[in-house]
Amino acid sequence: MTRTTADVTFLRGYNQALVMAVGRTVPTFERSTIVQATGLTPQAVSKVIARLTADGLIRTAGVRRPGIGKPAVVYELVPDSRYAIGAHVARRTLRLVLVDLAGAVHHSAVSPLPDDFTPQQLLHALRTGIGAITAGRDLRGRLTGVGIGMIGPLDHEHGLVRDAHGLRHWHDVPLRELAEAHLGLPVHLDKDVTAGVTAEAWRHGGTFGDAVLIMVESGIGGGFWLGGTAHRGAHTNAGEFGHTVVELDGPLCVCGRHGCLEIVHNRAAEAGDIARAARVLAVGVVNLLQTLDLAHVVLAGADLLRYAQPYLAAVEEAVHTDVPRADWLTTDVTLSSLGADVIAAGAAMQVLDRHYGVPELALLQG
Amino acid sequence: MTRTTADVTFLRGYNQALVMAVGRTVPTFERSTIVQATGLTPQAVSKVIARLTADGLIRTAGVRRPGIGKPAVVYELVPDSRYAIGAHVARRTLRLVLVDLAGAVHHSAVSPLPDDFTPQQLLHALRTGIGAITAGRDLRGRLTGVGIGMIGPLDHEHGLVRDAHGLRHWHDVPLRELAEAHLGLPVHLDKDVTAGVTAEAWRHGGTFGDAVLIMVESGIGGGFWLGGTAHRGAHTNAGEFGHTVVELDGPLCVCGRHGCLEIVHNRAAEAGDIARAARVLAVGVVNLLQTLDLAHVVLAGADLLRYAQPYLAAVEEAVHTDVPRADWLTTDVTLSSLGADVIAAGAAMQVLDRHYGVPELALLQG
DNA sequence: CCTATTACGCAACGCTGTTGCTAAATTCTC
DNA sequence: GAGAATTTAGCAACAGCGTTGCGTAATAGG
Repeated sequence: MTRTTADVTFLRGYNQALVMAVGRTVPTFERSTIVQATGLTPQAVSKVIARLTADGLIRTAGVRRPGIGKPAVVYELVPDSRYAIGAHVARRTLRLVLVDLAGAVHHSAVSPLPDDFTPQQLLHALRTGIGAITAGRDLRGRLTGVGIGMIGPLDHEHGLVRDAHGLRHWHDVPLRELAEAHLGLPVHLDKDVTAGVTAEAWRHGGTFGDAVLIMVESGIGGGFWLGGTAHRGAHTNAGEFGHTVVELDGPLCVCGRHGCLEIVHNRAAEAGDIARAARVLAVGVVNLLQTLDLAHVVLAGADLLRYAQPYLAAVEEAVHTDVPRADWLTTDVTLSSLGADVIAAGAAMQVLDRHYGVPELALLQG
Repeated sequence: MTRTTADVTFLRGYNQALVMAVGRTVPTFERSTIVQATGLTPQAVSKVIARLTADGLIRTAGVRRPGIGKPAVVYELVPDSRYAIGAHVARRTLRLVLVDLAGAVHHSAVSPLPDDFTPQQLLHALRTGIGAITAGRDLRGRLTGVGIGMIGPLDHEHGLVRDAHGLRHWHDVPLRELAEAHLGLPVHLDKDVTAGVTAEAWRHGGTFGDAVLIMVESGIGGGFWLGGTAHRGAHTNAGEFGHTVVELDGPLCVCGRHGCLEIVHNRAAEAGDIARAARVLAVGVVNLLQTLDLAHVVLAGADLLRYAQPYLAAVEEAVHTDVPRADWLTTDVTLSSLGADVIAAGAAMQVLDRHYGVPELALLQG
């Protein structure tokens, strides 16, 4: 729910989000921590903390006795004050996770989906799986919604699946509406890779710089986090990183072009030459760094994590040797900290982000 | 000057910027236009318009008599209420332009720079050129500053030129400070391509979507406008689009990698095969669309504009045939509307944007 | 026991945009 | 032609935000 106009409620949400971002990244914090990190006055911090405490989002956690003066009250996030459920819809499997306000994964389960599954079959699987998660827990009033990370193309804004790649029954399916009606919970729909990079950003709080999450899993995609928010592009279609040409006049790709990163990579991988596949991927990653100048590269996806070390090594080497002026061009390369859960967990965090993250200010319409 | 905390002055700046963005894109507007475009209440629009009128930024321009009811007052931007000077520093030339609040170019002049010029020589040329522009005009109180668009790499935030490509005397030069002291005006320093794309965005007002400006001029670069703001990356180094590999094991590039877009393109161009050079560039453009899903592609740069039509045709064709699902994936391809002035004009508009554009809200420090 | 220091809240304030209402200017209707 | 209807736009009071000024509580040191 983007707002177009900026009113005082935006201020409230914005400054509260700053405090929550600090709370996610540190075990405990004091008012002075917030003052320093945000630039707010102590009095403003008092008011923000009072509101967050009233909502049960943060709580006191003792006092600090540093020496002279009145001891400072120590606060901490209340991780189990809010939850969200995340779903990763892949071609053959549905992964469901339960994530708390701090971004920790409390439950993870994978179930198979029927071959060429229909929207109805997915809705059924979602309800069954979510029922299993909520059955043993008392989440009343604390479950903020369900996030769905799915293969595209889709329309994030309208919650519409346009044409899920390789799934025949998915053409212009209003999945968000259907799922909200079927589940009785707010639903957020996004591309899998975009959800994934949100997971990394959310868990790092407010200091996470421009980043890409590279996902290799029956196809190669990239999720972007730019300028403190997910980058989806003009039609929610950003991230088709696998379909960038790295070899003019190379082998024909399913997308119709020649020499796409994905086809070149996959041929090497299918031939068992993981080292070469990793090097090809690394060339693509360096292309992204040259284009976008990113601070973080996160590697994910089942087909990559199966050979995590060779991939990590190849990308790290390329990043450190192929990008000139590496003294100030620092970019860190990591594996996804959540492993195979990253997409589903990120989808859940997108729901949390809508409530407790930095509010959006939409630009003009039209 | 990014602010970390959100206070009421942010609201004022934000909503004023929305109105100004409307004012730039239409000849005249009414209060109801603003209400519809922004979602503000009529009363809030009254207050915003009163403030902008008091500052001389907008003025009444008659009334509209549509039929029944009290006639609506028509407003317009006052283009000559504010100016900014823009400089495009290239390897051998300095281009200076005078731009008004609406983004119109009032004056444009190119002067040669000495071979391998020094910072002092550039400062001298800037002062001379700016003196010539201001001499015949009364700009007192209306000149907001000077924007400099320059080849990188540089550090936008600190106004520091790290290592201007191919210029020996430019290593860690604090150009912004030097120029502010030398010229007595606020100075904004940015990469040439980022300034360029700002020109396109500023002139289109608040409805300009994600975009890239491709610049071919002794090198190939790209300036990005993403999510309503310029994307500079983690170290102001985004845009090295020419150094993305499109031909694995291709010819060696100056950057140390093989098969970069720039070297492949330049070889074709040097061989006189403009059609092939344009097709190679188009492959790179489609790569960007696949990665970032952009709404606008703007072509610029002296070496491209010399053969504008072949380039435009090749890129348009590639965008329309190589990107699948073109029915909803609409991307427009245009030549820079300002031609050779685009970089300098964009640098000037960056200065205007800092004052009258959407204010930034920085994330947490640290 | 007094003082310095640090933490933190209360109260008043200035500034947003919002809400409720009134006034002005025009066309339409009888 | 006079009153009704419609549209525009401002005035006044209000709520909510962060800010400023100042008072109070809690600790250590002398």
